[in-house]
Amino acid sequence: MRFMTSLRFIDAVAREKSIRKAAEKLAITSTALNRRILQIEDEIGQPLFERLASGVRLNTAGELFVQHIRAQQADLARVQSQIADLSGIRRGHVRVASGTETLRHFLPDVIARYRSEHKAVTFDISRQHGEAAEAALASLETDLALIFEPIRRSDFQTIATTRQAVYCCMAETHELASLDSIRLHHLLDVPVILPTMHSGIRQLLNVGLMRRNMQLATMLETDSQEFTQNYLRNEQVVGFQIPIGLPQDMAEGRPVNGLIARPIDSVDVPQGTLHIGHLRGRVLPVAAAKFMDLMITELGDRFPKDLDQ
Amino acid sequence: MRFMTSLRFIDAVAREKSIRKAAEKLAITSTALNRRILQIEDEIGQPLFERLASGVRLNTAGELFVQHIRAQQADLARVQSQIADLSGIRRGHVRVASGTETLRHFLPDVIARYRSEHKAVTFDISRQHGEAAEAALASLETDLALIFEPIRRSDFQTIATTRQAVYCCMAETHELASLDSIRLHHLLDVPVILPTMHSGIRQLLNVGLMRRNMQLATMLETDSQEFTQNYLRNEQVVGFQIPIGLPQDMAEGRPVNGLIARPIDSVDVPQGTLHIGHLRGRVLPVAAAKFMDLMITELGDRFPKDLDQ
DNA sequence: AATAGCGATGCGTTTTTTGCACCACCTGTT
DNA sequence: AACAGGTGGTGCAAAAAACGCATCGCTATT
Repeated sequence: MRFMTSLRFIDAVAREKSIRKAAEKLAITSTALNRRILQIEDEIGQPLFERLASGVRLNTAGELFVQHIRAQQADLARVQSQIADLSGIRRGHVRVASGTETLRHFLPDVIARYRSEHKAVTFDISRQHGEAAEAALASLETDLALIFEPIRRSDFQTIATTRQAVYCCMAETHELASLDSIRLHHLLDVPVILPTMHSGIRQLLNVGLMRRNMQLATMLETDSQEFTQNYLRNEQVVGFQIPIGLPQDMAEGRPVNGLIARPIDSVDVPQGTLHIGHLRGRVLPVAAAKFMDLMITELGDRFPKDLDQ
Repeated sequence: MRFMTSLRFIDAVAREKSIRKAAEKLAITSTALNRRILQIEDEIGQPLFERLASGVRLNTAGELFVQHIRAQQADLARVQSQIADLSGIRRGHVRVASGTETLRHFLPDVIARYRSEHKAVTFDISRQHGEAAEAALASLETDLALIFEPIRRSDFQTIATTRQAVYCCMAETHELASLDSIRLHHLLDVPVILPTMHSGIRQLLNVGLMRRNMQLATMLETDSQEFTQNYLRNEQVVGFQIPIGLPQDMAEGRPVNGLIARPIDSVDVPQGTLHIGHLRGRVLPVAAAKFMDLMITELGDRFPKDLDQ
């Protein structure tokens, strides 16, 4: 899109906070880029950047203008996607921000299913915890977000939710594996791997622990679900996960690859809510809107009684 | 704004439905314009116009794209206005659509008051009846609308309203001038000048007439309030107006330049509502938002007890 | 059949954009 | 205090893009 060039360039400079660095990324010389910016500033009638010794920084006017540019880019993407949809070929680009829970099984499955019908749609999956995902939506860096507890901003528009209990994961040889449902007191003195504070799972656990004034024997804290799942095979420790992050068999109580999952009694730890949504007031590109529909369908298939639309 | 050129051109062609005509208006050759359009269509990957023997016409994709262009232009105007506001100088352009009622006294007064403080703000006043004004808002051709009864579209967002009774205007020598309040039966066989069907005043009158199964002795129908007011001096006929369209003295029952106004009893003809508002969901340019504030203040001054915010 | 109006295209000219070399300036290090 | 390495800004010539003229092919009207 030729007519977007200058605007894209300004956006790039704002991100890089340096004309020369941005020029390198954009594969042009810094002088050409510099002059484009001077020209736009001239047309606006006011500078958009403060010039510092170490580079440039947006001033207030620049902040406003860059915000406009991003909104404009997002709307253009929507229109393009809608136009492409007219000709039958659905093309486009969908950007999803999500916590780690859905990255293992849910998103790969849904995307594969979507791509099997629409090869011309590409994806951008960024792993981000709730607060960052909401910020990414607001700055139009992403189209959709999947957030597991809690929603903080009022400009997040939830489209669908599903209730998810917290499960304990462990080797099937673990002493707690024989229980159907786990109470918090079972976990006393059992070594556990906890997700970091950013995680919704951790926050739900905290609620339960605070209520009972308990502490867990935390052997390790990590934001990697993958590490956790793999480590459980090596030592008799307990990790935590929600059903959407587990293979279907494990979520239903059967062992998979030597691991097994057991729900924590909701008397001890409340169930959490997984939210699917987007920025309030935004009209999504067709591809993103349809992908969201598919995610919701898939959620309904996996958790028929816990889906809310 | 250089980066808007191609988009502005497309908008112009869409309006003119002809490349050559648009080129003339834009003061370039048709070939340059033609090539810009071909280039954009090439970048979009699909034609935006249908080529007819008599010119061009937007296809579906074009409709979508032009809508995007207009939204983009409106948002750019807002950002520019906001940026200008940062530097203390309020500059900008305010576009108002309104029926004839407010064009005589209200809008001229308010604009003069506004311009006395902000000389850098320019105005565009388009006289349009309610339905057309709403359409102009929706297509982003205007920023604000003043509509006297009724509001038809759900995307019109009312910001303030004021109740207005319908008044009869006549020469002070007219036989009805001695009454304080006029009943519909007084108007039987009195020659009247009616506003056209588009007018809210006419529609309110119709409500009263239908209810009583009456007809007026319509000597003339016009959409020009100016003509009506001037004609009343020449013949013993009655015209209709709402207070906001009258000089303050006349609205308060005193004669002005040989003319006098008397309210119709609200038992016969219901009061109407004058709405000030904009397109739902739009963020207005600073200049327009502040102008709207001033209009509302002014309304409050003129009709203290009938203003609703 | 002739005509008038439309959008599209080839080509030479004009305008705009780009890249190179270099300047002035600031910052942190030697 | 001198210096090296970074920043944005500018003069000038080359490259690229946009433009205008002449002209084509097509269609609807006369």
